[in-house]
Amino acid sequence: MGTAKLDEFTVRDNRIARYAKALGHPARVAILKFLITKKNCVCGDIVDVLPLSQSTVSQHLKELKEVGLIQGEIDGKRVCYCIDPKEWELAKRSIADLMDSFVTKGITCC
Amino acid sequence: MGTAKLDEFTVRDNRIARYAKALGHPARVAILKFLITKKNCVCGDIVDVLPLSQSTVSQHLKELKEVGLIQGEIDGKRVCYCIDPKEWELAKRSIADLMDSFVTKGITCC
DNA sequence: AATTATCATCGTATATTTGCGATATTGAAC
DNA sequence: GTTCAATATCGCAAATATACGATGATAATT
Repeated sequence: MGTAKLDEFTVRDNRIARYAKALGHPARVAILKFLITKKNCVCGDIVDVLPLSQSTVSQHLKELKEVGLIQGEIDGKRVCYCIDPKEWELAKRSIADLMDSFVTKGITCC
Repeated sequence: MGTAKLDEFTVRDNRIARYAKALGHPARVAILKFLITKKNCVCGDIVDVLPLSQSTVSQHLKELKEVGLIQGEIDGKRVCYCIDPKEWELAKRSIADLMDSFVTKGITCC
């Protein structure tokens, strides 16, 4: 128990869920927003902006990297993060497909 | 510890995170998809479709109801669930705003 | 070579999520 | 009123997530 039964669902549903989960914490949302506004991909400046410790931020960055939404390149002693355009596009479309598939027909419920 | 520091982030970022978190499990994605395709808002049929027990499905429904994405109306001994159009629209726009705010400028990283 | 700066990882504590069976609850059917 | 069917809720166990300080690794600086 305690383990999500991921195998039992479709690849598509899992993909949506995986991306959504990555967006499911305000710190990660803030990190992504920051990476978007700063054209040049900054690194540890993220730590300065967030109300979290360096290790916690690093943890969030790791998660974002694992789902593929961001990339991290080593640049000297710094690490340079940025959005991964392809993966971002895929995430965007996966979630948008779901959200757009609902259209109101005036009927609220039952 | 172990508690997310939600107060430290903006209302907007928290809103995005809250909606995204609700979509962050394939079972909930599947439930939402099911509610979208079935125009008439079915109830316990959801249990038959998912590979989860009744109590677990009920739990997921509760979470979706708590973020507001779905409504549940009691209809006799059954309960009738459906998408909440207004909240859905808000969620859709909140997430889309974030996702659309990134535009590639050809530059991959650094 | 020693020091410093930047970042990742480890270990740990706590909280939350996921899942299920068992047990309410409530309306329908008899 | 008793039984049945549909849901919700409770209580539990296991897995994950969140957060932080301490430590490790590595490159730049001195």
